[in-house]
Amino acid sequence: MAIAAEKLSRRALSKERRQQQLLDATITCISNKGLGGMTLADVASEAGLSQGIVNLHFKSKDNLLKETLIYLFEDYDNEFMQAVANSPPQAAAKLLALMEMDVKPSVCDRKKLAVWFAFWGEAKAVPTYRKICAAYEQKYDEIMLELAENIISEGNYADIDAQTVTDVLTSMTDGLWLACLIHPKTFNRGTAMKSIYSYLHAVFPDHYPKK
Amino acid sequence: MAIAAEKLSRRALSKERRQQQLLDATITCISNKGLGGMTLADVASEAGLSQGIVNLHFKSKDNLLKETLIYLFEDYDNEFMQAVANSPPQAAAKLLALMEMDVKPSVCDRKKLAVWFAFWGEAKAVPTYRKICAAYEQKYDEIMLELAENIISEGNYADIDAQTVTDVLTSMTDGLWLACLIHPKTFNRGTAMKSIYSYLHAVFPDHYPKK
Amino acid sequence: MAIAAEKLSRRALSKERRQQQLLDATITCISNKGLGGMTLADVASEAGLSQGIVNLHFKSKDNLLKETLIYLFEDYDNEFMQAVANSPPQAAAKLLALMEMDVKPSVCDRKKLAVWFAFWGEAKAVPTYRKICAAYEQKYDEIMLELAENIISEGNYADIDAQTVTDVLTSMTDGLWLACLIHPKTFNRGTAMKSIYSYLHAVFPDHYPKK
Amino acid sequence: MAIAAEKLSRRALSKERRQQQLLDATITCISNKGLGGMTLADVASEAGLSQGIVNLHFKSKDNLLKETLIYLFEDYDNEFMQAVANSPPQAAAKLLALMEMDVKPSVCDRKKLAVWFAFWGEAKAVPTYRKICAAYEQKYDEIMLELAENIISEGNYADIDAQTVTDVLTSMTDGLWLACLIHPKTFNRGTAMKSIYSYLHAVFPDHYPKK
DNA sequence: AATGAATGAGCTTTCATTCAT
DNA sequence: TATGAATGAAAGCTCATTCAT
Repeated sequence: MAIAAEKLSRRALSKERRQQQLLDATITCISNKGLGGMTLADVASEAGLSQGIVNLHFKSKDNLLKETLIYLFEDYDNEFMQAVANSPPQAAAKLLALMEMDVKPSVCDRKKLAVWFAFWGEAKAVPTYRKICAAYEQKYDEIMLELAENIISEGNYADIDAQTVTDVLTSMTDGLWLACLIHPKTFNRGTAMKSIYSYLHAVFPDHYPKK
Repeated sequence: MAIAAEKLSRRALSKERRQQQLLDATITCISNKGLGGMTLADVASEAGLSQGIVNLHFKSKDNLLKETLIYLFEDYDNEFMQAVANSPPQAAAKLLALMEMDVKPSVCDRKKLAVWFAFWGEAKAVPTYRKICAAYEQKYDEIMLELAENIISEGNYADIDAQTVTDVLTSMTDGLWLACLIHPKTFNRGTAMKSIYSYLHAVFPDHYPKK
Repeated sequence: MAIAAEKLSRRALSKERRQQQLLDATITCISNKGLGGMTLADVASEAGLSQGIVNLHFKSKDNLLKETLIYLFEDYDNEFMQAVANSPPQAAAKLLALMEMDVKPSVCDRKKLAVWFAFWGEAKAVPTYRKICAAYEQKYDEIMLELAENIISEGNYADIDAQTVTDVLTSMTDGLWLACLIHPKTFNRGTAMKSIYSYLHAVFPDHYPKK
Repeated sequence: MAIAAEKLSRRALSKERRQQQLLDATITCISNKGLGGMTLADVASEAGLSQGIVNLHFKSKDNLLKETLIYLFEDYDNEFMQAVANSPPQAAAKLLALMEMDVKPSVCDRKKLAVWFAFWGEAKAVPTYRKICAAYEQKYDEIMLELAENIISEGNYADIDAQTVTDVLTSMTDGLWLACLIHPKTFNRGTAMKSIYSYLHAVFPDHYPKK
C-alpha cells in the first residue's frame, strides 16, 4: 500500500532525524559538562524531549556514546574526503587542502574538539573507543602517506621519509587542536596554519615555496 | 616479618607520604578506568586502605582530582627543569634535551599520558583544570621561546619565527603523546624522536645536522 | 483485587498527592525517630515506595524538612481559621474557640507535637525554620490581639493589657503542648482546658464566668 | 604515699574539670548546630582538644548527650533550690522567686534554651530523655504544688485548684521560653515577668497586689 | 590522659533504566 | 513513538568509634 509505505519511510526518516538530533545534543552536553559530567537527562533536556527518549533510541548510555564517536568520525570523514576530492589533482595541493581542512572553523571548533579529547581521554580505559579511532585513523594515515610518497617521488627529497612526514603532520594537527581547546585565548587559526606550512616548506621546499 | 609489615602499612604514615600514595593510586585508577569511571573506592582499594581515607586526606573527589593534576604537573616540571639544567649550555642542546625528555619512557608513559588526556578531555568543562594547565604551560612556552630565539640569533635563520617553532614543537609532542596513547602498537619512541628531529633539522639545519 | 491495588499504589499518583503522602510519612518518621534520627530511607519505606522517591519529589532532605514544616503550619492554619470562622461572632467566644482548638485531639496530638518540638528544637540553629515560624505566628498573634482588645473594650477591664493576655495564652498553649509531649501519662486534655479557662476567668471574669 | 594520693586527687579533679569543659562545649555546639547537626568533632574542636577526647571521657555520643541533659538539669536544679532557699519564708514570696528565677538571664538564656528545646524535640523518640525530664520535673511540680496549696490555705481562694495553678505556671514559663528562643527580637524579659505576675495577681489577688 | 590517623557503617544523593500510559 | 514517574544500584561523603603512639 502506497500510503503505508510512505508513512513507513516518513517514520524511518523521522527516526533517523531524531537520532541525529540526540547525537547533536550529546555533543553539546559533552562539550559543556565533560564525558563524566554529562547525563542522559541533560541530553534529553538539551533536545527538548523527555527523560526516557535516549534509552528508547539508543538502548543504553554506553551505546549512545559509541554512536556519538562514530557520528563525529563520519562528520570528519566527510570533510576529509571532500578536501581530497575538491582540491587540485597534484598530491601537494591535496595534502595542503587536508591541512587547511584541519584548521578550518567547522572542524577546528572548540565544541567538537572538547568531545574529541573527551573520547581520547577515556580511550585507554575503553577499548571500544580505541578500536573505532584506530579504524578511521588508519585510513587517513594511508591516504596521507600516499600523498607524501607522491610528493617525494616528484621532487628531490631523497632523505625524506614519507611516514615520518605523515606522523609529524598528524601530530601537529592533534597538538594544535589541543592548543585550541586549552588555550582558546592565545590560539590563532592563522598562526596554526603558518606553523603547519612552515613545516611543509621545510621538508618539501620545491612544492611549498616560501610565502 | 609479615605482621610487622602489615602493621606498618596500616600505621600512620607521614601525612605527606600518605597523600602521595593516594595520588599515585589515583593516577593508576584514572589510567585504568578513566576520569569518569574512577571511584574513590577504587583509589582506596588500590592503595590498600579503607573507604573513607580519600575524603580524610583530600576533603572531596573534586579536590583529589585537582591535586592529582597539580601532582602530575609538578612531576613533569621536575623533568623539564632537570632537562634544561643537565644539558650542555648551548640553546640548541637544551631544546633538543627538552624534546628528548618529552619522549623518554618515564614521561611518555601510557599510564601518565592517559591521565593527561583524561584531564585535557574535561578541561573545557572544568575551568579549574584549564587554569592549572595554563599556568604551567605558559612557563614552558616562555622557556622554549627563549631557547628558540637564542638559536635564531646564533645562525642564519632570518625567516624563522621563534614562536612558530615553539608552537610546532609543543604541538608535535602533544600529538605524539596522543599517538602513543591511542595507537600503542604502532607508536615507536625512536620514530617519534626522528619526527621531531626532522623538523628541527628542517628549520635549524646549522644547529641540527642531518644524522 | 490485590493485584490491581498493588499496581495502583505503585502507579503514578498525581504529583500533589504523592508529595502529600511523603509529607505525611515524614511526619510519622520524625515523630518516631526525631529530626536527627529520621532518614530518607525511613520516609520512603513508610510510604511504601522506593529509595530515590524523596529526592525525586523534594530535591533534598533539607527541602523536605522545610516543606514539612510548612505543611504542618498550613494544617494548623486551617484549624485556626476555621475555629475563628465557625464560632459565634463575639470576640470572647472566638478567643475561647481558639483555645479549645489548641487542645483538641487533632491538634494537640503527640505525633504532631513531637514534630513541632523537633523543629522548634532546631530553630535556633536553622534560620529557615525560624523565619517560617515567625511569619505564621505573627499572624496568629495579630488575630488574638484584636480579639483581646475587643473583649477589653466591651468590659470593665481598665488595667488589662491585650498584648499581655495574648502572650500568656500563647505561652500557655505552648507549655501545655510540651506537657502533653513529655508527660503523656499525667497530661490531661480536660485539665489543660481548665487551666486555660481559669486564666480567662481570672482576667475577663465578665466574659468567662465561673463554671 | 602522700605524693601518689595528691597526684591521684589532682588527676581525679582534672578529670571532672575536663568532663565539665566538654559538657559546656557540647551545650555550645548543640545551641549552634542543633542536636542533629552537632558532631563529636565539633565538641572536641570547641573545647580545643583532639578528636578522640569525647569517646575517651564519655564512651559514646549517646552517653554524652544523656550526661549533657543531666548537667543541664543539675544546673537548673541549683537555681531552683537556691531561689527557694534564698527567698523570704512566705510561700507567696517563694513562688514569685521561682518565677523570677525562670526569666532571669542566666536561666532564660537563648543558648541554654536552644539545648532544652533540642532535647524536648527528641524526647518523644528517645525514652532516656523523657525519663530524665520526668524525674526532675516531678520534683519541681511537687514543690510548686505545696507552695500553691500554702498560699490557698492562707487566703480566701476557695475555688482555686493548686494543681491547676501549678500547671498554668509551668506551662507559662515553658511557653515564654519558647518565645524567647524563637522570637528573640520581640521577646522581652520584663513583659514576660509582667505576664506571669498578671496571672498570679488574677488568681491570688491578696498575695500579689496590683503593681 | 591525650592524640589524631584510620576505619567502615550508614547516610544522602545521583542517575541510567524501566514501564504503564 | 513518546512520556515522565518510579526504581534501585552505586556513588560520594560524614562521622562515631577505635587504637597505636
